[in-house]
Amino acid sequence: MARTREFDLDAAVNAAMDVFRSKGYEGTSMRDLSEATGLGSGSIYAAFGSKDGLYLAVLDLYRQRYATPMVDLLRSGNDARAVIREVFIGTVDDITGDGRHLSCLIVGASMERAHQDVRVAERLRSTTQSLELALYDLLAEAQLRGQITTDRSATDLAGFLVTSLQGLRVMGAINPDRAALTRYAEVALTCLD
Amino acid sequence: MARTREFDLDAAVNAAMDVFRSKGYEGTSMRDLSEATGLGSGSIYAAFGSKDGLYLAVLDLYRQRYATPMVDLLRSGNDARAVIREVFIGTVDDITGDGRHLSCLIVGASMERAHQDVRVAERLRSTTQSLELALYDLLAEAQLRGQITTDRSATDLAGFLVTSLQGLRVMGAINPDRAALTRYAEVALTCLD
DNA sequence: GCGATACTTTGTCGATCGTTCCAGATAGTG
DNA sequence: CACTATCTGGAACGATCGACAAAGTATCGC
Repeated sequence: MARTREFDLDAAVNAAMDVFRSKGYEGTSMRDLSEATGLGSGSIYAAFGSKDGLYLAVLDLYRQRYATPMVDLLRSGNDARAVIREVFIGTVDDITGDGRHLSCLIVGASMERAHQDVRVAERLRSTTQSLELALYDLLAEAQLRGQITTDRSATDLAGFLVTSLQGLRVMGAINPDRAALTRYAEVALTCLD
Repeated sequence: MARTREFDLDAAVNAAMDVFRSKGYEGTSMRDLSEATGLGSGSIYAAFGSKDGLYLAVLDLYRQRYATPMVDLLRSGNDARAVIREVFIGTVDDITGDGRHLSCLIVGASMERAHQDVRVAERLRSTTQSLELALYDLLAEAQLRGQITTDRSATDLAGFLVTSLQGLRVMGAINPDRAALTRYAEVALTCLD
């Protein structure tokens, strides 16, 4: 063995995430990433291989940070309507939370990177799919219990809800009006009636 | 007077639009734009001033090309539900239309440019606002006629519908499944019931 | 304490970035 | 037909890009 790594990998990925979220992939330079992480470019390349490698690591952390808790919440066994409302409110909070204009990495990656990098596209599909699946399971059971409409299949409802969440991200980037976004979310939830 | 401009300005902006839609703003180089438009960089700078200038021209053309017809359709005086469904179907068609992976310039600009360039942000707000307004007028009258629900205000319904359209764009970029997107759109329309 | 190992830093690479400038080409004016 | 004003394409600018190699430094087993 020999010298151990001095910096915290997760902390570096975290710092890089903020930069990518505010500047996008192409808009972020290695210099930006060096400054944000406090690492020399050599260390970054040793740890992640390339700018793409770091971006993928950031994307994975983002998924773990935001998508996984959301899925866990949906699978917590609580009331379907309440849980889904909580997810929507949480998303609106996240959008309008700080004034740092950190856009959603998922939506940003969808627009900027999905068509350029198949590994990004895979991760995006996997993320939305796991979210849709968690919603599906929750909605299907709620339908059996007669708690929500059966006019539409649980599959369609789940896909629609994810679509609405993505839409809120976009609208929030254009006009981060918390009250308005909350009302739009409420309308979306009426589709369960 | 002297020599007249030889190339078609609109055609150049059109060609540039395809590049920006597939590569994003930062991902597009002046070299890309030169090749796509067939113009030397000197001509581009003479006509548009800068890369930003060309991007703004592209954004304006995109608004004129897609947003304006949509507003016109909404104001055509036809049945509200039918017209709105037509807008949604048209959007899904646009997303899944060709295999060239041309993402929505509005959504792309929202993610990549809105926070960097206030002129872009202004245009985005103006575009969504005019769309929301057209929807509002249509919905408010439909409410008076008892054609759609009055449980939610026309304002909220209009904002929600625009949100859904943006969401469809994002979902389409991740997974351009026409049938699925159509079903999600149908669910969104049930909010009018 | 020593050698071996692996991480960090620094400087630099060729390529490419957005932009500018210039020489040549072209069309209108007298 | 010459003159001139404007447009055109491409060369060239400094700056910055992502990537890398080499040198320096700190930690481990022994």
